[in-house]
Amino acid sequence: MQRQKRTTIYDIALKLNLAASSVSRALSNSNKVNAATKALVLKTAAEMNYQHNAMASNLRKGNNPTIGVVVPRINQFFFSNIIAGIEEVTYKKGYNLIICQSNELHAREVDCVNALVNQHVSCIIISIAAENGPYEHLQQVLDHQIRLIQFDRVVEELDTFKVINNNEKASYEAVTHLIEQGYRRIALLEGPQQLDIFRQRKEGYLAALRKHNIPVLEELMCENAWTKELGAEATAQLLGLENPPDAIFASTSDFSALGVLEVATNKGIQIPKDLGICGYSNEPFTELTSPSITTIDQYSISMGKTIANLYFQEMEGLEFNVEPKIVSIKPKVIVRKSTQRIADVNATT
Amino acid sequence: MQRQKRTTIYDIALKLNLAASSVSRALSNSNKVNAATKALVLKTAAEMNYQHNAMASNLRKGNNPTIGVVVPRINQFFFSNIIAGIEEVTYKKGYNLIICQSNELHAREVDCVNALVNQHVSCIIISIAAENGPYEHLQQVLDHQIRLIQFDRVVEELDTFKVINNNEKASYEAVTHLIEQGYRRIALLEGPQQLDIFRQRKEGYLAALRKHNIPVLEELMCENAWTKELGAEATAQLLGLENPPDAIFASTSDFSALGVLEVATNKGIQIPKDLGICGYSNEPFTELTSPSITTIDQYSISMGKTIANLYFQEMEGLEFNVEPKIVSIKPKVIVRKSTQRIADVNATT
DNA sequence: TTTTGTTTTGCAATCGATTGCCCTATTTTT
DNA sequence: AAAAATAGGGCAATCGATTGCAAAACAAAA
Repeated sequence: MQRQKRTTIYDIALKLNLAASSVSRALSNSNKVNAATKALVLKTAAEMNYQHNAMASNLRKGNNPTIGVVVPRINQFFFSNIIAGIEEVTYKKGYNLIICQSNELHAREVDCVNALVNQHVSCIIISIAAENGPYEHLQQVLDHQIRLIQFDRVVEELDTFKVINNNEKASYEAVTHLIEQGYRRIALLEGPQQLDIFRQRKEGYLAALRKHNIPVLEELMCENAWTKELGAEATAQLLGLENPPDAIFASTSDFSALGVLEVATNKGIQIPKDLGICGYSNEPFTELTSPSITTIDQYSISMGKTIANLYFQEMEGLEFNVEPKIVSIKPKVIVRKSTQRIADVNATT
Repeated sequence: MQRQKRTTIYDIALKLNLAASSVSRALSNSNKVNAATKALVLKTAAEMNYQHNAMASNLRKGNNPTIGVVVPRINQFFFSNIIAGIEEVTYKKGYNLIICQSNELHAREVDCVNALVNQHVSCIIISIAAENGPYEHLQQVLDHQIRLIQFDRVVEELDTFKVINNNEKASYEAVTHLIEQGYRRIALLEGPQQLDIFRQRKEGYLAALRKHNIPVLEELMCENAWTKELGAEATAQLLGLENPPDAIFASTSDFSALGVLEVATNKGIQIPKDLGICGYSNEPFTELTSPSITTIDQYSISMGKTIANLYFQEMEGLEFNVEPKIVSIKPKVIVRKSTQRIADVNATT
């Protein structure tokens, strides 16, 4: 197969003895061309295997109907659901989606964002990496007239559209649930505190304890226990305390809750009788463990749709200086066996 | 904030009293500009908040360092892992990644592919939708000088690069394992037979039975049982047979195996004693169920990397007429509790 | 038939970066 | 010192589609 050039509108114009402009108009279904001509152009274009060149078109029109998404990890259930939700909306609007992953690294996040800015995408949707760093790259996005929507993990100081979970409230409700089930020494597994979502979850935890007059104990709060392994380590430590906790709230993730479950099970501890466990995210596996794990659902797919709709409804084609909206979604506590020691007819299994 | 225009190389040229071409060369680090000039341009560009315009550049250069990926579902573990693997490689090469999902619909797949062709991407990586349909759209890709790599679910007749799992072999080994564990009436849950991967898995199943002189029984093969619900239905039916199976190989997915597990457990059937269960894909949850489910790992992340490397090593910049390679990856049977009724020291738990 | 109005089509500039070719200094070689 | 080579930089065309404006063709109105 020879390296033949692609058919352009000029080729079509030449063949039909027309001007390229007319071909362009015919193809874009403008009402400034004769119906017969239009039909002829369309037919010829098909015959000549013509394909519209989006690069040229976007360049000329000065806009690129593409949305860039930057997430820490593409293959994390929460994020891949978010992406799926976004895609569903953008597809209908004829937008493309460019996906990048930061791998939780700040430098890489900066790279990704810059690449997207170079592409002149219309909007960048981002959930920031765990690794700390300045956020000039995000300010740059705005300076370049590109829309920016932050979700889940956001830089609060930056005045942009945001779609977040009400982490504090969800956390508060989860801990309240634990208290209602009679747990009193509730430990907290924390995530990296530079991320606001983890600070908020801690706030909710503290608020719930205070509300119920339960003392806050430093020894029951473990920093940086956000993977399965770290969760397991922290659990081993907690359970070794002179006065161990009777419940563990793995506010970081279900994976860390899984670590808790494994260590506790291995130690022969009865769950939920002697130890309550609550995770965060409603990963699919949480309903399959034994016992199933109480967790918090973040409505990730619908959150993705919300994010995309935010762009199309509030930003696309509109003025740049509108007041950024902040959409807060209230996650839901999914009660399962790992925290149910009081019979409850309303509970989910 | 006003709708100010973006800085271009002409703006920089004007300011520095240079020609645009020199600015371009300076920015692309050409050795045809003086080092001092180069430094000056770089400095000024930064000051003026200049950002390279990829659309213009790609148009002129006639290539777009972007790879398009089309998968049935972004948020399926296997696919999101594939994407993560691909991304890891493309990121290093400075390529962008455009992601689309077909949602298993043929029409939508065609749309996605066309959008990618319009974007003049360098390569399209695709795993086709379950819904049947002609594959002219894929032929088109080739006609437009765009590289095409099919993976996992491929159109065999189409002569392209392919990265596939050796489904037949994996299936054969899984069934052989079941036979070795003493199961004799092994049922098969099949996926849509228009997809070659499911045909191959059936072949492997049949081959293993034949090899061990076990009769192939029509009543033990259930078509189209590839979701959790369909798997559950099929299981209910199978277990209601006068002569029910003593093992079920859910060749379609772990989800369908999960359906099997639930129905069997509810009926009080002992697993693995009275019924062996084997899934396919090694979804994370398979090691968490009770009992844990024997399944087949497809090395999805590394498969993603393999796919991307195939492009960079065998296709990028090279002639278009090289003989397409077919890379076959041998999946691995992960033996877990759901099929272990004979003590085996080597087994994974 | 002339004038006015409406379609339809063509011309040429434009989007922003790249690159082949040419020109002028400057350096190196003989 | 003259000739040759090299470095540094500018001009202008180019990628392919779009679009404002002008021209031509045709239809309708006077």
